[in-house]
Amino acid sequence: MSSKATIVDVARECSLSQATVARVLNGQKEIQVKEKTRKKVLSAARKIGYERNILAANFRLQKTKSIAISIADLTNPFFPELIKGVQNKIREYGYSIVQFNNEWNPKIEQDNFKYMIQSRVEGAIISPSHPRADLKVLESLPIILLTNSDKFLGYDTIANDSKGGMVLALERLFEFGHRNIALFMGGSMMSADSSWRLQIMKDFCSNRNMFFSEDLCIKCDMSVSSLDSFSQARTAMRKFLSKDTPATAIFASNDILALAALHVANEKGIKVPDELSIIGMDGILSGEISYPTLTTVEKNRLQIGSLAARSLIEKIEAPVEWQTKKIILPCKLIERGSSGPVREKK
Amino acid sequence: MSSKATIVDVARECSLSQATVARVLNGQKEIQVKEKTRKKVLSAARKIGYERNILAANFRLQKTKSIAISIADLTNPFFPELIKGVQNKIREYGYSIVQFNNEWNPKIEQDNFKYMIQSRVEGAIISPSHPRADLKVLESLPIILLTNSDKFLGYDTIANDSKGGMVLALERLFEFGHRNIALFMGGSMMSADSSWRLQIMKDFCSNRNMFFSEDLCIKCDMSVSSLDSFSQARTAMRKFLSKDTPATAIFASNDILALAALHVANEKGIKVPDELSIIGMDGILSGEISYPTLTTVEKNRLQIGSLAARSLIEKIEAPVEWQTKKIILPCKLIERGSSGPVREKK
DNA sequence: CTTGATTTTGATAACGTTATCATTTAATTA
DNA sequence: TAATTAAATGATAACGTTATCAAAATCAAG
Repeated sequence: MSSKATIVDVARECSLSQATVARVLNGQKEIQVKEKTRKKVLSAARKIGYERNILAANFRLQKTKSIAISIADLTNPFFPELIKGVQNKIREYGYSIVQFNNEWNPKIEQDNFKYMIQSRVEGAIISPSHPRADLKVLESLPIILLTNSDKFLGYDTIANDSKGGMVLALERLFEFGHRNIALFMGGSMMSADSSWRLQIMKDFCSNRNMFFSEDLCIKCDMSVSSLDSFSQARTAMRKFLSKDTPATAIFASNDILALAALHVANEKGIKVPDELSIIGMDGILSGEISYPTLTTVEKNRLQIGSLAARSLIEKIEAPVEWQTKKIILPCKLIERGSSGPVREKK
Repeated sequence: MSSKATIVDVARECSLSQATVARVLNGQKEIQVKEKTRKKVLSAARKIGYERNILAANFRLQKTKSIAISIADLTNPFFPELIKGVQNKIREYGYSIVQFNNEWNPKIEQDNFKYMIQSRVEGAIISPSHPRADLKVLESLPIILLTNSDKFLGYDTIANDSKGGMVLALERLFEFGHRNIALFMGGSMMSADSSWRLQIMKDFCSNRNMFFSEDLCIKCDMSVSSLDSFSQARTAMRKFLSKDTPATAIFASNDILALAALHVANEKGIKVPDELSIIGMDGILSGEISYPTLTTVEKNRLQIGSLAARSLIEKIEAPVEWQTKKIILPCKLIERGSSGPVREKK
């Protein structure tokens, strides 16, 4: 009964046409309404408790004033901050967010894409589940991709410079005197993603006459839940250590892996950073809390989210002659307790 | 053009009335349609690329097949898993989720509530920003509250038994021989929430002739971001330790606080658990990664989310004679590396 | 005052779906 | 086979908003 009052009721109440009432209550600008009638309408609306029926408006306009955000897994510490960045920015423009998870599953991702279209979101911010994610369904929708993969030609993308960030970490380890650096990577869905990491590692090593082999490469599946990933990563790390590696440092492609390595090191009595340096990537909260604290290549997720949101809104509201933009933000090396000079050989 | 084909077009295409077409394409059960016509409609629909206009359907039905979930802060590690639990369950029923954050701000929370009503969600799962959160606006909406506060009479609630969980931790510490246990609480918005913790602590101590005073109480504001909270908690912890406390153990009302305490202990060279036992509450990922790992009173957020979702759907779909339910799930003490027997006095 | 330009208001037609009822067709029984 | 009942389909009216155009009111200038 409270939400039953309609524009027609208001019109009857104040003896004006529903057109004028509509203009006052839901009209975009303050165009073409006399101040006197405006007040009349407003008070009548308040009196009978009119509330705009968004469903009717959405239907009429075939719009929802909302955007979609597609991520892999909300419990992955990487994503909540990202979403928050988007939310903060999007609020300024009066849009709301519909959030989709795909659990790294391309099938679910596709279903989500279809549902986005059906539910008439006006745009989408998408973190592709993998580098070959199929975006055909979304061709008519303004989208911003959160990736630095070069597979997405012609799409607007925003991402941190992971490659540069990785080099930043490797260089620092090199400075510290490390000459046997292991690479810890999360695989499965991200497999295509892993190849460039390996390439960078190889390039980096060959440029500096450093040794690198597949033996210095730790791989583990990234699971749907961070907790499972952490557990799997620890297993991989234990296996790696059991082989009596020459590695004095580990670069991990994300903080979960790095923290797993750190955890196993602590467990085995390996002193970090004295005996083993570890650098992660992302800058999640757990890395600030671990012992020792984790040196990491930080990605500013709040900023990424915020920028993505702004770009998307701009694209939505000025879609004519839109220039495809590829924004790459630098990573920042945050040196904490898990990295240091290579130990002297006794 | 792809999304332009309507039910009328399909009807024309297959020379049937739009009523029958509607029955085939969007009708609830498989009632009252002949197999032959069904196929005819389906193939015609496929041929001209019909896609249901959800906006029109929502408008017609004045429903959205979606529920709202209201939380404080997505970057607080407590919430993502909760949401995931809800999502997993809700998917089974074909509902989707609209998520709202209030940053612990009752004003924003109220705005969110209003927006929920306007956007015609069919129900809501709400984690109240504080124990006196105003739910009047939502009176016509089926809701489930995620709280164990006794302030919410007549509402359906689901929560872990925080009180019982706290006692679980205190009892374990008592068993370990601790007689001076400090209480680490997050304040500000949650202030009213803190009072029962203090009360339980006092009761527990007086029942066992243990010493307790306000000096054994560490308070700190919980900020909007976990990272800030962590930082503020460390400051509070440092201040606490500077006063040369008799405490041999700390119970923290959440893991962020506990991990902050742990961090400061490590920083000051205080050995955990030998010199100081720490038990937290929640069971967040960081607690599995910290060194030493954090003993904690776990709340099963996935389960809470899942149960809340199921209850809500039941309430939505069978609203007649609904019995108010208050579900309290036991907490589980997970003993890890940060708790142990009180050290012998030298 | 009258005319013309301009602002403000009113009448009405969509938008695409679902729901209600009437109508036709098929199935069942006498 | 006719009469009765059940099943399947058709015609049409909403739902509440926004947009379009026409009508009325106001204003400016001659």
